[in-house]
This record gives sequence, structure tokens and C-alpha cells, in this order.
Amino acid sequence: MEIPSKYNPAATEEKWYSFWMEKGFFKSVPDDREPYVIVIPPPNVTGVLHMGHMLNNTLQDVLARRARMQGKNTLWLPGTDHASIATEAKVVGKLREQGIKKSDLSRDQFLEHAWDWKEKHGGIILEQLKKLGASCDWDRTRFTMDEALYESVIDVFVDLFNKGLIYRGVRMVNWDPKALTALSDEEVIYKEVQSKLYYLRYQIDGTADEWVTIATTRPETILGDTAVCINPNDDRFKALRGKRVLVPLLNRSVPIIEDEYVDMEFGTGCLKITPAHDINDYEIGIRHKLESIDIFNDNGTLSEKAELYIGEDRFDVRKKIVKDLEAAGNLVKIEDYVNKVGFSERTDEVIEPKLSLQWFLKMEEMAKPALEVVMNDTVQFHPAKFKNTYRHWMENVRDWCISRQLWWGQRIPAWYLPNGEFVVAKNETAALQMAKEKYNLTDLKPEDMKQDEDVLDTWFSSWLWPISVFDGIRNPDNDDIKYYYPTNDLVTAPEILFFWVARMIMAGLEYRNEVPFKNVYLTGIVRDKLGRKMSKSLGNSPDPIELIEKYGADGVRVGMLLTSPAGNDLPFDEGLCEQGRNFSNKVWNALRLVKGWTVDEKIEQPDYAKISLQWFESQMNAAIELIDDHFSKYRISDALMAVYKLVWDDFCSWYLEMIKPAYQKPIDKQTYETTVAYFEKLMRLIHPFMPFISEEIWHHLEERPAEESIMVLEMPGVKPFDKVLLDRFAKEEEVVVALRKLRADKNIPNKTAIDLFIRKNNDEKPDHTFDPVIMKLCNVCEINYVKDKVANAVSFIVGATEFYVPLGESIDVEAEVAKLEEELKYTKGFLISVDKKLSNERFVNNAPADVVNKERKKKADAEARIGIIEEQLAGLKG
RNA sequence: GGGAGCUUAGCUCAGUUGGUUCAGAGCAUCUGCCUUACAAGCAGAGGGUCGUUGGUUCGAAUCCAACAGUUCCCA
Repeated sequence: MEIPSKYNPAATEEKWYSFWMEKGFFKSVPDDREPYVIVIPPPNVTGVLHMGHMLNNTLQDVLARRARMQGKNTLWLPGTDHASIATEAKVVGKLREQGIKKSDLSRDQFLEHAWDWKEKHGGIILEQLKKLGASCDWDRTRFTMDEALYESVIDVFVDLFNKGLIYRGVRMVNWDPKALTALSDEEVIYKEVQSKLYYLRYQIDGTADEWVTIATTRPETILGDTAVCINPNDDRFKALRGKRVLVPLLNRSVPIIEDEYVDMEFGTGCLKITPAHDINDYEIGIRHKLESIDIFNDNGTLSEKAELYIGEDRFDVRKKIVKDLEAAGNLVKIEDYVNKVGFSERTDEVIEPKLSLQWFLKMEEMAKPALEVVMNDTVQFHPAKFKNTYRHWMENVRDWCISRQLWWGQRIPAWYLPNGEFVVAKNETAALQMAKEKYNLTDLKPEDMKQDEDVLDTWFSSWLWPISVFDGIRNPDNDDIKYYYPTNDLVTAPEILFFWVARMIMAGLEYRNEVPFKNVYLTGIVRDKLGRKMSKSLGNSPDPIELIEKYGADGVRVGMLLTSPAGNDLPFDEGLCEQGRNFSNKVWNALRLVKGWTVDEKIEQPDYAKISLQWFESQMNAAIELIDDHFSKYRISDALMAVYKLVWDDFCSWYLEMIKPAYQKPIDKQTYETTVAYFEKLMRLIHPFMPFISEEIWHHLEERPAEESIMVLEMPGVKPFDKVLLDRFAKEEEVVVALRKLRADKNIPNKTAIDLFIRKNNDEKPDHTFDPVIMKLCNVCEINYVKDKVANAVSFIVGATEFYVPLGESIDVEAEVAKLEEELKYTKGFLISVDKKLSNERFVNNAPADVVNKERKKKADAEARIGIIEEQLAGLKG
């Protein structure tokens, strides 16, 4: 079969992916084997594949494919989440383009549009993941709004409500006046903004011309002021105690209160208090039992409670009120000021802290065990440094606002009754029943009840993901959940450690009494060369699909993995994918070399081949040991690098050169077959990283039945290996490198054969192990072991062994002397430092014996080497 | 403002319990090669006061302290 000289990924990838799918290799059903499970962090349905997904899913695929080859019943379960805010925004936007307003539609009509949109766009990312080679069990694809998952969310809500963990309350929430919904703290992005600090003076009630000055960045909120606050320790304001001031423009009289919260250094040391519109003021308001005046409507305009500027937008009012305050004589001065302002992650609208009636989940009780299992490593974080951040958050956790004023999502199962009460139940029928019983409303009809309009936070469905994908909430004893839960590894970003990972752990403990996964691998953020996070809005992200077309899926996978140790950001560079592609090509060409040989069964195996096979076998097993160790510590990039070096350096650069027959000469059968077997083993090692090319090469290496695949073979495990042989080879490498350098320095072409004389010192015996290899690689005619040094030859020293290569022409004595003298100088310096250590009594007495012995050996070696060099110098100068 | 982390070669990073060839890897760079598998390549080489200062120790990239720079989290 003709093998093309350049590897062409596109055709290969398509072919093998459909083959794997056809054979059902990605599928999993419970059986007797040990399970290995990953649930995908569900990408949201509004998204398209970006580099972050590429990294994240490549890692998951590596883990899944390796586990599968280790004989585990492997399930990588894919799916998407419904992303209420983002999706609803998209759907609203699309409807707007068609001239339809959300308010024109009924809830059901709107949801129909939303489902349409989801059907059309919701699977894009999953389809793109197939191009990457993702070995997900696609038959098990889940969506957070699937019936089973929807019901699970409702069941959990009802259950937690009944346990008293969910409550309804007025709280200060992050209000998005554009999306008209509350947001969780995590959905608010704080940005530094150039703004102004306004100094306003309030007249003291009952005085003609006494004033107090406060500083604020939000002058429009004075309309909601219900107090002015000073620090009780602040002597400047002693006189104000117990007095009242008049709110400018309104002339409402409010008290002066004292609270240590006030920073005496900031502004004037005097703070206006608006409990309805600032979280800190809100807490002060509670402490001092102040009234709250909510001056804003939901859309950010001023309400009737504000008394002035009713119906006008908050930012317009800010401009106006400053003028009016100035006119009224209340404005003292304006300073430039930089402060942090919260923006909505989704709409980029300035967040309005707002008092509002929302549903909350109590966190304190759930957080404790969830913190415990991470601190005691029941759930292991990789890297472990994230345990700190996790602990900090869990120890300061606040109740979780789970309601959202949206339609796309699980609707809150609470029904309001005519009597002002409400019931929480799984569905309308149950609610009706409950209402009748609880409140003795025997005639109550379904239409008398009104279900809560709001839906639940998307995270309130994703926190159940590892359970609900197996229907473990509704059917806690079904075969899937019993077999697959808890899952093994979760691969995700540190950014969502709290609002996803932490909450999944809580849900797992609550509903399965068991953690949802054993390991959490935290990836870094993919950044561009300037260190900016890659994002669609910046347009600095390459199109992953184009990258795959350019470098091959295997190349891109390698590129993503090479420089991304866990938890570290990945400064993305296309060069990385290029390196991956080059690696593909390297392996490809190794195949072409091996398959290009003709086998002659009659020739005997040469000595150089015999020893080369032994060496590579040991080298490969040493590498496997290292790779296993890296995987056990979730050092995936290190594991890849170990495979990369084994293939490129050890196999291609050393081994194949060592056994390669002369040009157009045949190879013996035994060497050929062993080499193919090694190659095959290498492909299995590389398969988790480069699934496509490994499969392609595996099929080229030998005739295989059509239905066989490398992806279901056994991953090579470590076998005992000859460490002494590896050490000897390391010495041999040094000799080969020295000889190559010597040829380069002296301009001796490879074609010219040379002779090599070796002189052992310190009573060392000649070691012939790799002589045949040295002769082959360096085109050496003869190797002679000698007792005396060789005249008229260039020389080098490895360890305590001298090597001589006689040259036909006379050698450059001066250059040789210079080279030796430099080496002598270095070795003498080294000896001095060792001597210094050994003459230090405290070192000799305190250091462990083996450390001291090692120093002594260093000393002896250095002294011997100095002797050799000096002898050589004497001979040259002779 | 409170907390956590990071700083090792031009770049991205390893470096476990303080002690071997502890100062490493990959990429990049430089030099020489189109040597019949591979120029997407081969062979060779150079490159770091381990952020700074001090301390503990016989011995510090490693432990401690302060400082500088930087990143993240919380407010």
C-alpha cells in the first residue's frame, strides 16, 4: 500500500469518527466492570465552541479514552444547559427583529419560540465537539430542561422547601433593570469606572443656617434617604448627636444616627443612608430600624415614592438633580472619583441594588459538609491550591437567591391562594389538594390559584447535573445512578468553582449522601498573546474549527495540552498547534520508514539490533512508569510530554536510527516484527492524546480485521525494566554525541569511516554492550580497547574513560591543548568546591552518611579526571 | 479595605521530604546540513545571582520575615 509522504488529517478524522460511532465504542451500559464516569460541564445552548471548550473537552477526552483502554466501563456523558438569562435574551432579541415584543406573547407562546430556538441552535457545540474527537456517549445526551431533569429540579425545590431550607424573603438583590430580573452575586461583574463624588449639604432640622455635608456618588438616591450616619468615635460631629437633618429638595426630616461602619477618613466622615438602594445602608437600616423608601421602578425609572422626577430614568435624574441641588444651594463641590460599579454579566446594564421579594436557599447548613469533604480530600482538587479559595468562600457563604424574573427555565412550584397564603407542591393538582387541606378551602378551584411567575436560577438545575442526568432524583434506586454515581473526574474552570462545583457537592451530599465526583481538575483560562481572555466580543479567539482544518484535530489537541498544566492560564499561540501538527507528521514518517523496509527472513539479526531492541524495551517501560505517575497526579501536559519525547527522541531519533538497515537493504524478520510491535504499543500510549492518527497508523502497521480498533485495546502497563542497561545507554549517548561533534568540528563527513580507541582508567573493565551501536551510528570501523594513550589523535573524555580518534593528517595541537586546559580549569574549580564541603567538620558530622559519601566519590572522580587531563596535556606538549 | 496565590532561560512552565550528573523541559534562538522516513526535518551549540534583602541551617530555588512586582477572590 502506498503511504502518502504527508499526513492528511481531514479524510482520516472523518473516517474514524464515523467508524467509532458505528461500532458503538462510546456507549456504556452498566455491567460488572469498574465504571469510569465524567459528566460534561454542560455548555450553554446559546454558545458556539471556543478555545476554552477545546481545552476543557480535550482533557476530558484524554481521561475518558485512557480509562476505556484500562478496561473500565467508561461513560463520558454529554449535554447542554438552558442558560435562562442568556437564552431568553437571545430569543427576545430575535423576536424583536421580527417586530414581536415579549409582552405581546403569552408565557406558552414565548416558550414555544424559545424551544424552537433551542432546537435550532442548541446542539451546535456538541456537533463541533465531534470534530475534536470527543468520545461521548451521544445516546445519553441530556439537557437541563428535559422532562426528567425539569422534574428533578421541581422535586428538589419542593423537598428543600419542606425541609425549611428554601424561604421567601425581602432581600437586597442585584437587580438588572434591562433584563428585569434579579441576578446572583456571581453574575455581577465589577468594573472600575471614572465617576464623580458629590458633596451635598443637609440643613440641620430646626436651625436657620447649620449644615452637615455628606459625600455620595449617587446624588439621585437622596430621595430615598432615611438617615444620616456618623461614626460614634468621631469627635468632629459630637454636636450633631440626637439631631435631625432635612433631606434636600424634599425637606423630609430624618435622624442622625451613629454607627461604626462609617469610615471617618472617607469623604466628609458623614454618610447618607438609603436602605433601599445600597447593601451596606440596608444593613445599617436594619440595625437602626430605619424606614426603607424604594424610589425606583423595576426598569430603572423613578417611582412615585421618589416624589420628584417620577418616571424618568435614573441616569437622567442624576444629571438633573445635580443642577437642582446646586440651584437650591445644597451642592458644595464635585470631585473626580474612581469607583467600582457592578454590571450585569449578560446585559452589561448597571446593576441596581434593590429590595425585592425573592426565593432563597439557606446555605449555612449545606456548606459545612461540602467544605469538609474538600478539606479532607474526599473530593480532590487539582491543583490543590484551590482548596484555599474554596474554603474562604464556603466559610463566608450567603444564602443563594434562586429566583429569576424570567420565563425560560423551571417555573417555581409555588401557588398563591386567594387568602394571601401560598403552597409549594410538585404540580397544580397537588397544590390544590394541599391548599384545600391546609387552609380548609374546600371549594378552591385550580383557577383560584396563581402560580409564581418566576423561574429558578439555571445553576439550580446544573447543581443536580451529576445526579439528574441519571434520573437519580426521581428514581434514586435505578440501575444507572447506582452504577455510575459518584462520577470520577470533573474538568472545569476555577471561575465556577463556587457557584457550580461547590453546589454540586452540596446537592450530592444532600441527595445521594455521597460526593458527586472524586477529582476536580481545574483548567486555566485560554488567553491571547496579550494576556487577554479570549472572547467573542474582543474577537481575539481563533475559530476552533478552522484550526482543526489547518492542523488536524490531533495537532490542535496536542497544541492545547502541551502548555497547560492544571490551573495555569494558557497563553494561546497557533505555534502550539503547529507543533502538534509537526508531531503528527513525525509519527507519520516513522510509519513510512518502517513500512518501507523489505524483510528478508534469511538474514540473521545483527548484534546492534539485538541490543537496540533490549534497550528500547526498557526505555519504553521506564517512560510508561513516568506517564502513569503523571496521570495519577493529573499532570496531563507532563504525561503528554513524556509520550512526545518517547516517540520523537527515543523511538525516532535513537531507536530507528540504531536498527535502520543500510539504504535499500532488507531488514531481518525478528527486528522488523519487534519494531512493529513497539510501534503498535506506542500508538496505544499516544491514542488518548491523538486518537485519529494513532488509529490510522495502527491499521497501517499490520493487516487488521475491519471491525478492530485501537481505542478498545488495552493500555500498556508498566513492566520491569533494566535500569543498568539504561544507564549504560546514557553513557553510550554521550559517546555518540561527542563523536558527532568531533566530526562536525574536524569536518569529517559521515561517509568517512573512523577508528576509535578507548582507554579505561581506575581499573574499570571495558563495557562492550553498545559497541555495535556506536560503530553503526558513527560509522566506526574498529573499536580498540587500549592500555596507553594514543598518539596523533583527537580525544575526548566521558566519565573517567578516554576516547581517541586517530586522524590521518596531523592534529591541531594548540587547539587540543586549549580544549584540555579549559576542562582542567573547570574540573579543578569543581574539586575546590567539593573539598571545601568535606573540610567543613560540621558538614561531615551532621550530614547523612550517604550525602557525605557522594561528596567523597565526587572528589575521587574529579581527582582522577584531573590526572587524566594532565597526563594528556603532558603528552601533547611532550 | 480584607484574604489567597504567583515571581526559575527570550516565552510557557517542571523542580516532591532542604543534600547526587540541581539549576531542568518544551518552544524560540544560533551554527552546520536538502545525509533517500521526515526542511512540518537532521546534527550540534549557547542561554538563568531561581524577584530583592535579611534570617534559620553544616547546607536554601526549596523553610521563615520584610519589601517590590503581579494575578485572583471577597467587600
